[in-house]
Amino acid sequence: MTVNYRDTLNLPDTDFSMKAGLPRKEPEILDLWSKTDLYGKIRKKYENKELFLLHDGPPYANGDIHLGHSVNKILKDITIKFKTLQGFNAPYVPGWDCHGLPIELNVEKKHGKNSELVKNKESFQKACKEYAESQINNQLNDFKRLGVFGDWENSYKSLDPKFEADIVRSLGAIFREGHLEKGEKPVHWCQESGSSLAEAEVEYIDKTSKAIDVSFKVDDSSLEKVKDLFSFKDLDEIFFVIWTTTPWTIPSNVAVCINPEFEYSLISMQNKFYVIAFEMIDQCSKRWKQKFDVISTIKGNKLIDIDLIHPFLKRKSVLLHADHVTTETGTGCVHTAPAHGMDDYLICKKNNIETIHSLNNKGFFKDELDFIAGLPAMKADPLIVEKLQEHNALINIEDYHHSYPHCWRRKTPLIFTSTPQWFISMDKNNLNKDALELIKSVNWEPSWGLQRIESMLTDRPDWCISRQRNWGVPITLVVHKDTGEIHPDQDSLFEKFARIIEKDGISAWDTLDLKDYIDDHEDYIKTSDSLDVWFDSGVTHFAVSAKRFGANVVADLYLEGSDQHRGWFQSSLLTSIAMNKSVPYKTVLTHGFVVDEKGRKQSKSLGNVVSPQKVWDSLGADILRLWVASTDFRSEMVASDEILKRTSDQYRRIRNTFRFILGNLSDFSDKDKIMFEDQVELDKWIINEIKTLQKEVISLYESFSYHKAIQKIHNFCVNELGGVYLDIIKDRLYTCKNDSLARRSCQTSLDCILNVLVRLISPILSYTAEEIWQTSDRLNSQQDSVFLSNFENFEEDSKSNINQSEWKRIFEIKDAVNQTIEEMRNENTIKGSLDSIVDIKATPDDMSILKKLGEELHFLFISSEANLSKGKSFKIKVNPSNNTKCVRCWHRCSSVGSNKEHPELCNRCIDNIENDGEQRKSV
RNA sequence: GGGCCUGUAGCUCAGUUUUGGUUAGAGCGUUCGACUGAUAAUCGAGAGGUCGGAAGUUCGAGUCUUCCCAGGCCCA
Repeated sequence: MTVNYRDTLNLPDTDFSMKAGLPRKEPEILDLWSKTDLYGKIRKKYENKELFLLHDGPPYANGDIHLGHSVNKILKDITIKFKTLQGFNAPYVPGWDCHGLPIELNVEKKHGKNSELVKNKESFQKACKEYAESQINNQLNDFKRLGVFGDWENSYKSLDPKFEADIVRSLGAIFREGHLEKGEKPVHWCQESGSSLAEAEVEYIDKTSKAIDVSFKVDDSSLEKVKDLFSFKDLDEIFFVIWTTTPWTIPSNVAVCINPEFEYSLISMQNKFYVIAFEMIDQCSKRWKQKFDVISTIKGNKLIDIDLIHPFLKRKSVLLHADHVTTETGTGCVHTAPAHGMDDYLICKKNNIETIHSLNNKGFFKDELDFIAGLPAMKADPLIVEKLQEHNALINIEDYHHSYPHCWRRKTPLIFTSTPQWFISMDKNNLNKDALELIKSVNWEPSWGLQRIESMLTDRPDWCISRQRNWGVPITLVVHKDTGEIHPDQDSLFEKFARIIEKDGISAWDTLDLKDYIDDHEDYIKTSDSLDVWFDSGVTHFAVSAKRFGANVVADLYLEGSDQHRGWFQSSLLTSIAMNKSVPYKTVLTHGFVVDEKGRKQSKSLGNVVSPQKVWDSLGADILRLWVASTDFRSEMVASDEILKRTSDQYRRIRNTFRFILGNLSDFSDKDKIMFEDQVELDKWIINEIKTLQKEVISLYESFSYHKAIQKIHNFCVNELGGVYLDIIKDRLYTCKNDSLARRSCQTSLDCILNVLVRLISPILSYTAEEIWQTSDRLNSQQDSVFLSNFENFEEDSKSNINQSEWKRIFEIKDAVNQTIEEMRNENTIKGSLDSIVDIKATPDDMSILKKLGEELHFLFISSEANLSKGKSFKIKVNPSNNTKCVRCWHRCSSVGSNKEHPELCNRCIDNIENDGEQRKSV
């Protein structure tokens, strides 16, 4: 019977379990962080250090968080934690965007679109606020669950009265700098309720309209030119024909659009001459039930500088070129009334053509047109048709069935009509020009971000900041009731209104009385529009960053999805430049969107949505964090069950590496540390390797290459540690005397590895890093948390007898030996590597390197013996050992059986359990 | 339809710019083997790629050019 020598070994011992159980453990760690106010402690520790400001882009306060939110928050958290570890004061103030239509719609849905609560503006605003706050609370808990550190108790919310007041102040500053401008824009208008509607409140329902074909005569001033172009002289009049389903918009016509890319034909019909698109000839012929001759055809781009005449008003109608003209239906010539169509509005604005308003601000025809004066828009249709007939301008009329916008409340048809709006002008005070210049000073990551925002800025229209909504910050302008002119004291009024709103919230704007602010209050009214919500979040650089971190602060980093080039990156940029002529950020980093394994976007209808809640409940938030970190976020990020499975595999390897290290440091403390110069050569090698690793990984974190950082860490665990170092040192760890230099030397290295690695993984695997930290007294005696520590600061390398490039060659030889051992195994000559004797014939160069390992060479190969001899070429031979296996160290050794006390042990083991213990220098 | 971006082993990523140059790398998974003192772990070895497709430039293309396909973001 063998003596139980197992008890004489130093086997690993740790509470750090192999099975992670993250879904159970993470909430406990979360609790620890919260109870110990870790975030507060971090802030205190770094309060006087250099600021690194990552300014949070606010998510919208509606709905559960999805994977995209998780990606964004985790990337921010990794960045913040890394910067903190580097020694920066890197606070994180999370925020929420709280006003706007989606919240209004949800509240309306909840309480009923026509309920008293919804109809009353004040109670509606109150309900919206409560709804938003409940959503924030919900999202906040989920964000925390991701392991994101931040000032959750003092987050910013655009519904805070203080924030709302700062929005007003921002608008005031932009007004002062001369960027504000009054304009107009067509919107959906419900005549019955007398209000405008957002696209989301519009329902498309089938409707029958009157579709008419109307002729517009070419003005005498242009007639000769048109005749020339079509090479046909024998006529007195030419007409362009338009087709429309809204006859009532004809009085507002100011132009006819054609597509410069299309061919246009001059046709004759009943001795009159008309121009329509060549492609539409068949369709028109059928619709009009007429046959006509095509005289000639020319390209649209030749028809320049031509005036037409309105069919029944004494007004010119200009022929314009526009891309939006299609050949789906109609004539290829499009009736254009900028007051009643978005395309119309834009093309007229581009060509500096004035808008004609035939309707008053309630949607009724003005008195100017006596035959329809006072009629609501659509009621005028038959009268206008009649008028066109009188003027011989009506070519055809028919019923037309189509899907038409209706009011979602009343189910009545809507009209599209121009209403006054406020704009931030792009060129009135050079805002666009300044923006295009200043974006060059920002570091865009990836670099194509610059090009992207540049092209978006280049062709962007003025920013319409007016919304005819109830849940939003009011545009606190006081305008003359007749002229619409802004009050002369407006500049100072902004601050007065801001103070009221700061005190009583946005509802105060509706209740305040102008007589308390201005003397000539009888001639002035308050604007009823609210601000575009993009303005709210756009001014967080002022309402949050400047207020909390100083007036001149410029955020170091904005980090959002690539859609924000049009959204928040731009709204922040424009407001910042409009207010201060400076950019709000130094670096803008973007990430892609989450897609499924086939590269398609995640959507409910496709059923390919990965829920973050499910992931942290089943696998753990650290797995989610690891997935985020190991994916290249600059392009689309693929999430699927398989990928998360692979991510868990990767996690387990890292976790088990720590488990091994922790287990083998259970009896190690500071007094056992070995000075570098006294360490075993192999242990020096790994220290140099871990130093290099730290340097490289930090540099990867610094360039936001988190996937490369974690890959490097993982590969280090697999290759340098698992495949080489840990495997080799097991012999010393387990079999050497527990406080011998041979063992303490590698424990010193393990201790160093532990300290470096736990810090390197902590920005990504935050929960696990904390669990490791709390498990190890070696670690938690330094600081209360890994997040209160800093990266290890290494001093200059001391000299080693074997340098890193020599080690590289040594491990190449080890690889070759492994292959040879593998061949022996396949031949069934040996089973394990400890059954073997390795004979190496080495070239002089290799000889000089391998000699440095001396008698300890076989420990490198984990073989029982290794012999070195000179050879012409490099050659490896592996033979089975005939010696008896030592039951303690498992090496086959001729000394086994020579000792009477311990007949089953080799001399080395006897030395280690009975005497001073063996000496090791190299391996 | 337009602007920008992505496409390399089953999966996640290197390699593409500065410099076009031997058989395109790593890790995971998979297969086979070992160990049973990291054990639902660990160690060793193997298989696996017409680099999205086509054409072109070149002595030579994953890398440069053009077109096409699939997908993403933002617009229309």
